[in-house]
Amino acid sequence: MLKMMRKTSSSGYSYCSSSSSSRRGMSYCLHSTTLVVPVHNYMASLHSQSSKPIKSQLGKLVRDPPSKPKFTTLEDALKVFDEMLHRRPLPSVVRFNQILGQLAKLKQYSAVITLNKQMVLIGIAHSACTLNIIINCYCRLNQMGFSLSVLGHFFKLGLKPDTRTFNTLINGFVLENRVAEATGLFSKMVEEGHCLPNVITFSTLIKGLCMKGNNSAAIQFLRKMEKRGCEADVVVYSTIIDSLCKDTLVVDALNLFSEMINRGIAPNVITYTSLIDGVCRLGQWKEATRILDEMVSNNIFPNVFTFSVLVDALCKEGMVVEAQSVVQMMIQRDIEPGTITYNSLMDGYCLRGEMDEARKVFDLMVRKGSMVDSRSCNVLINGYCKQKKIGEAEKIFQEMPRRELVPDTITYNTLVDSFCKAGRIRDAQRLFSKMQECGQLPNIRTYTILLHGLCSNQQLSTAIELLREMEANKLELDIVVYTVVIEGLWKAGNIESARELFYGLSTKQLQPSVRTYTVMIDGLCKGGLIVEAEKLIREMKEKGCSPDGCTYNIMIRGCIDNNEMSRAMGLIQQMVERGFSADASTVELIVDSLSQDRVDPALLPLLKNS
DNA sequence: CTAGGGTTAG
Repeated sequence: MLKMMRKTSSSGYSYCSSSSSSRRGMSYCLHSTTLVVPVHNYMASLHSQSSKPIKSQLGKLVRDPPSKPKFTTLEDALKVFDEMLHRRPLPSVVRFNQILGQLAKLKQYSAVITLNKQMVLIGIAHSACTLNIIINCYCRLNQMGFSLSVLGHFFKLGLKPDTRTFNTLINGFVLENRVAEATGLFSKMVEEGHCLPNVITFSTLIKGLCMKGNNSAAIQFLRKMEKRGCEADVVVYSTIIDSLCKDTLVVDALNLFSEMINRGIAPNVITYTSLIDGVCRLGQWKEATRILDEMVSNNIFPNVFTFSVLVDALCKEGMVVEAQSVVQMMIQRDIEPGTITYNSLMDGYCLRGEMDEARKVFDLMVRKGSMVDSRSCNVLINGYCKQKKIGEAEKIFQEMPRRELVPDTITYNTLVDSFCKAGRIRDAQRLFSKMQECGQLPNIRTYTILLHGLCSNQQLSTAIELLREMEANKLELDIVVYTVVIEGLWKAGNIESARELFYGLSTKQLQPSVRTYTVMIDGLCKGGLIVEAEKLIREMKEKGCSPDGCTYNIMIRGCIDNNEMSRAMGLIQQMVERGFSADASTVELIVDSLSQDRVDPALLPLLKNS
């Protein structure tokens, strides 16, 4: 990335290092001639946007009655609404729809619902548009039940649901990750409904499939819509491109990108931002620069999202100084860093353990006024916890209500984990209860954390009790949960129960992970059960679950400890062949064995690369 | 007047 920042390319946009590099690192500027042009273009395009064509403004003045509602806050909207209710004759439903629509855009969904109820009381007849807005609000409030019941009102009122109605409902299911129901509604719409799906229908479904990680199904839908004569657009392509990038399938993403360009669909800043995110995830900074250059030469300019992606990528690489410079650059270009930008920056400092710097960012957000959100707190809490400064973390946690922020599952999980790691099981349990009292449902990770805490604090029986409780409550337990408990059982020397739980996994339809096998192998080796451990290595390979470096190291150490030197040598060879290497404690053990003439010195070269 | 895509944390 440094290279990327320093690059003085001839193709339009690039970062350059300032000659006056400060102590904390280089500050970047945009003063090379190659940069000036795009930046000016950029500013110019901003201006032309804000000073909207005069013609259309005139047109609006003529077309729109003077009473057209305009507001930016809930209070204003309520005032206008109230005034309208008292006007006689009552304004048309369209006027009311405008208010509801604008409020929905301001994300005041519950307010929309409330106002709608007043409309019903006054006797204003709904239009299909009103109902569509209401459906959308219920969807956004995760109240699909109500959304669907509004669908019934259409028929009662003699109205027909339209494509927008279905699209909104489909989107509602997608937002709740209920993709099967979304596709079900789609089929219903196509098979028995009278409204045709349009590009938005498809893109909504494609988004749902992408959310499920089903990229191939998403691409199939892309092909399907084309066959139906429904042309894909930039949104459809961007959705899939983004999903591929998230799965680091950047090559596929770039292919799809070429495809859309060949079809004359112009990418926009979102498409480019997704691609930049994708290549940054792979650490391909040069490619990131290339894409940045390309977008700018196409007159598409990075926005707050694009910059935030860069800030985040740099932070994840530990290059906080460079990230800070990108933030500086944003400010220079009048792109205000947002909460997300600062949260990424804060996390960058936390990752490096620079908590004072992280705290400065937090305080800066506070000073700027209500920029801090619950995620900011989570990031900082996590940072403090990782530095074992639980007291500081707790302070941030306790201050959350004062900032009108609600701790979420992540907040609690972070703190519970931290308490467990500090051996403060009671505190962890207390917080676990508190989160439930506060209406935050523990998720599977919360339980995993607690189980792990109990196991590593000699409270195995409580852990088992909790596990049984979870099973009884029909929680969807995953392999991670069982692996944690199996590990606890081994540590407590409860060999039989560990075996029993492990061999019983298949009846629970759970596949052991590499980690599960490794935990088992570790336990078996420590119990001197080398043969059984080796059997497990074979089994995992057969099941397509390849042992990793950790598995080999543990098995090799087990063999040496149990004086199974030829087995150990075979495994060392195998491990190296598979591209893993001995870790420090394995090397130590091997060197010891060599000095005692217990192993073949021919092995020594194999360890060199570790 | 109503519907779809991009950035952050455990």
